Amino acid sequence: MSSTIKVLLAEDQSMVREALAALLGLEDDIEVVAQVARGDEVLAAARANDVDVALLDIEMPGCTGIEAAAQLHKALPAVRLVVLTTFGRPGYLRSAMEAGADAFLVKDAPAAQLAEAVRKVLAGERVIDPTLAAAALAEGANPLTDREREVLRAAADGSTNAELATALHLSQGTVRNYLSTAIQKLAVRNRAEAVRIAREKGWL
Amino acid sequence: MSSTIKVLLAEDQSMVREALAALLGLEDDIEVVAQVARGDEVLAAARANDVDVALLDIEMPGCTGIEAAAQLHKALPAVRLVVLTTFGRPGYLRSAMEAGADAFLVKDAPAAQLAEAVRKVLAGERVIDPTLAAAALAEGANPLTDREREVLRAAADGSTNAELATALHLSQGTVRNYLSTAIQKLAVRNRAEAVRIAREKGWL
DNA sequence: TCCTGCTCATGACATCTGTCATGCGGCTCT
DNA sequence: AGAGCCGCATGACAGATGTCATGAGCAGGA
Repeated sequence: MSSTIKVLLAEDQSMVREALAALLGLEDDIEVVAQVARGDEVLAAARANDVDVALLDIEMPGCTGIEAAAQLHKALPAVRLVVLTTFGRPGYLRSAMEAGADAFLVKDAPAAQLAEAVRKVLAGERVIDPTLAAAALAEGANPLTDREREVLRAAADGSTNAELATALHLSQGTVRNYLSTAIQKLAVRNRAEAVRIAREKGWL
Repeated sequence: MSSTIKVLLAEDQSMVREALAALLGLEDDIEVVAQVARGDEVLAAARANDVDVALLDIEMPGCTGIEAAAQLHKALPAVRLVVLTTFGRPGYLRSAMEAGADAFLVKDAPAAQLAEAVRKVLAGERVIDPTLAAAALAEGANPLTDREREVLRAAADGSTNAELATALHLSQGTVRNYLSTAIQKLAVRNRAEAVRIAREKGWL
């Protein structure tokens, strides 16, 4: 009999994290050897525990699960990466794959898929929801430039042009130009809608 | 020895729901007898299963856990209600309590509190995070009128005044007036900030 | 080298938003 | 009955926002 699969679990909500650990604990061949609540603690915990698979939530303080995945992929390429998220945003899937993820799961998939994904990635397989993959491909890449994205992200909390200008060290006119082009690229009417759909697509 | 505590679990994300079920399943005295993924399925499931405690997530399709709590409280007052949420918004706590909840838990509390809360509410106790309770009291009640809230909610997706006016069967001027008073009550600069703040406080 | 795209800027313009004063009718509480 | 709040409306005004034309400097690719 082979030894158990060692899993690192990264998820900021304690209750969910421990519940997932309980779920995985029911499997004979899987052992959760480390749990962290922040993205920026993932790498150290992985190093300290010699893990086989890292299970990473995207929405975390410190840094996102996607950033953590990129770090892990670079520093410990042998560790398999399963990215887990609440939101099945195509842009997230794309970023996760670019960061070296082996599997991408949404939290409203059946729980059984979790343990299954852990086993599959260890066997060298990739696990991706086909619907989501199709959506990610159909939608194309993020059309926004770095600056446009930055300005849009900064505008998301309702800041005015003047505040954005000082915060980003730009002129007010430039801020308006960036927002205007972003609005046109996203085919919407105003910044609020632009923020909303950029978020939905995972482009923010 | 007394019989086990029968729990209904309502949470839309399958993976989280089943993980929580696994967690509760580890307790000898607790049994998850029903699981639902929608708010509007809660009442029927509770009726069908003679449950002792209902564990309700707030963010659910169909209807919110708070609305489901209100229905349960009215139809089956013997069922104890534990409201569970991702967001520790004071306004949520307030609404949950008004709906008859016995406990209010946030998902980033330790997992052990879940089973503990189930036992406590069955014993007639109330379980509320003191910090959150203080925040809810300090913040005061929702200052927005029904109409203001409705307009603000409709404005949240970036709709323009004209769209809001037709959608709500109001004149554009009236829409602007409601948004203006909401903006002033929330002490912010524009509708986007108003939406953000109202959301954070759980007033939307 | 030329072309293209990104960043940053300005000015002018039309439209949208937010504010304010004011008014009316309805409801509730005292 | 009167006071006070709410819902709804209008008109006028200032300021914010979105669009467009235009141009500079700087990179990278053909």
